[in-house]
Amino acid sequence: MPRRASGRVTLQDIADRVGVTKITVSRALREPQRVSLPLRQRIEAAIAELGYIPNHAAGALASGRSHSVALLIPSLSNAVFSDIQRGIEEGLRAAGYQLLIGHTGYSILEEERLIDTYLGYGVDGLVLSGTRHTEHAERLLRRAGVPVVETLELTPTPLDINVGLDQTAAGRALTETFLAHGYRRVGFLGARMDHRAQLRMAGWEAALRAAGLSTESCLTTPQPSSYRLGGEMLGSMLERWPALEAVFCCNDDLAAGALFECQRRRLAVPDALALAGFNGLDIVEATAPPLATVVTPRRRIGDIIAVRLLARLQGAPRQPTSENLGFEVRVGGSL
Amino acid sequence: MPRRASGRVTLQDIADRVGVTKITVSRALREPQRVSLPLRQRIEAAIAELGYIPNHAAGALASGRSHSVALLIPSLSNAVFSDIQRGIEEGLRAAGYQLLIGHTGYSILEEERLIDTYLGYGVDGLVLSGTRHTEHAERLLRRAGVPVVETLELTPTPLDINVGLDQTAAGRALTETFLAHGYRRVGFLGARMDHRAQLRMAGWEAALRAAGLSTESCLTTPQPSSYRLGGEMLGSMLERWPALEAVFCCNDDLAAGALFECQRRRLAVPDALALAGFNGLDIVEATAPPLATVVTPRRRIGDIIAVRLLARLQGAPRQPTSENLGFEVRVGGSL
DNA sequence: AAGATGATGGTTAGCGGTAACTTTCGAGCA
DNA sequence: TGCTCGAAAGTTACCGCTAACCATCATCTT
Repeated sequence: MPRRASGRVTLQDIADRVGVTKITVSRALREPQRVSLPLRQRIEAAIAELGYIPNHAAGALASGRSHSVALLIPSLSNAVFSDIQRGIEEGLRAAGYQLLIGHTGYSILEEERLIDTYLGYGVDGLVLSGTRHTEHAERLLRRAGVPVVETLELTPTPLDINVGLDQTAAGRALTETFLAHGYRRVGFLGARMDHRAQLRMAGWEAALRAAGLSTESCLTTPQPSSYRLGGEMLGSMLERWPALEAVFCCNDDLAAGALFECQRRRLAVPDALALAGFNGLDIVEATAPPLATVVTPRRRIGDIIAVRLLARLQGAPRQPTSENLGFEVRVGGSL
Repeated sequence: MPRRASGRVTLQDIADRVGVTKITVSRALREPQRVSLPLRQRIEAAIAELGYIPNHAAGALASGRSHSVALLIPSLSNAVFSDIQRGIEEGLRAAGYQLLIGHTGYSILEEERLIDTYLGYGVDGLVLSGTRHTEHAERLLRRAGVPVVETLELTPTPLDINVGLDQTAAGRALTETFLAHGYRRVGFLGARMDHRAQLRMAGWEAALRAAGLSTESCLTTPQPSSYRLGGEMLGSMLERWPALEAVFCCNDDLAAGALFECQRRRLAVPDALALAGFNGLDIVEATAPPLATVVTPRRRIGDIIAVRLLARLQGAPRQPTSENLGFEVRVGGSL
């Protein structure tokens, strides 16, 4: 079978070089204490000399485990996910797992495709952003028998492990903070409008309704959020609702963009207009004034995910649970 | 062999259900036109009914190709990489390839580990950020026989495909633009100081030296860059070199942070201090004033990478080349 | 001294696919 | 009618590695 792309070095090549069988080499790599020290050293020397790269596809196929976990994130440019990723990665690395990343672009169809791909590679676990998936994806996940984490939002019906925070409650709490500061005409500015953005908006709406206030000043777009967009949309809002006193932006990027727009218009923040964002990214503390926001415990979410996942990988039984890590409203100087 | 984690559905199960052999099912999936239409439809029905997930590990093992490409990026929160990623992903997807992502955290050791992992999974190609790798990683790559892309920077000795821009020339061009605007005391502010940041700084230095000016006002740190850090470091610089007229920040984040610091200090930009960043991210157009920067053709880099990679994947011979996609200095309003 | 024991390494039989070759069979043609 | 030919499906062998079981041998026991 004339395949072998090139002279790829296999376990057998190492075994031949040392004069043992390949299972011994395999053991030397996976359970070193089961191979005598002198032999082990000769094997290690041969591996270094010949430049052996283990074929994980073959290993995963034979053993059914791959020592890797896939993380599917909606956006690479959104710093929210990088904090979570770091937590997960560091937790898993200590236990010898590799983290592989997939990019869904906020599409559950693309998510489904990646779930299929990574399950097909035999990953031992999967971390998904969000709790909404295609029907087919859910079927795949159930059938796969590997631990699955859904994160960021909470759901009453977790597939398996669910770690996040109540986005609606956070949106509501932030809005109530606006109200507590005396603002009455509080608008909502949202982009992308993925599920989490919708939940935050629902919180905004609920808080205003509960206070008997209007939820009219609401501007959203399916476009991805950006600083530029935050500025443009704020402009539209001010034109349409000139009496606006405050704007809840569904994330920090939009809020920063809105703040820059205010600076251009010489609109004092918060005296002429109050602003708030969501997530507590680095930028909110850097701007002048610092932006009000909801700080989400992203790093802790990542840490906890790693802990829960490792427990399952090490044999703990599946027991669907939802874990709420909370949030913190930070007033900053823009409110 | 009591393994089979669960009742995972295999090609054989589909074949049994339909009453054919598994190779026919395999063909129905990969080369549909080679299987008669009625049979194909029965196979497709069985696949849907039983919920078959192809095992890519097995396929990759048997065929030597995985129809996937790995992209290793230093940072998830840096928007630079998301543009490149999008270009690559869209280009590859059209040809039926999946893009898998690994996170190196700017560490070439971690990069080495990921190269090993992904090669072990049998990816058909690899895209690396940067041109510096561990010796062992380079050996792995050479031996693997798969196309490799090095991106962002240029190198006279590409491993294979190299697509990027001359970071030093860009740093120099931006600095010369400062000089053309009449600034003489031009400082450099750098964080992380990865290889690309060093190259940009070398460009800054070269431009100043060529003009017979001092390169003394230079502040760098190994810490990861952030808006906050940009502000803090600008503060230190102003304290240390009060006569500073302009600052070249090694990326847009730092520049934005520096701008915010100026706003806090009521230092007019550019009248009291000129600023510039690097990359041309969204934020530079959003701030007031817009920031000067070097716009890097990130999306185009991604697109070209996909094209070059696909050519190699479809059989074009390896022929190490370095492709310079250039850059554009944008003056904005901060200079 | 004979069997039990533990450490070390080997044998066998796949994991779930795919490449390459072979077989079968009906259509087209002289 | 006999033969070639191409489409459709099957056979065989193997990708590189590992689980489970087995063999060997020096060291202990009693």
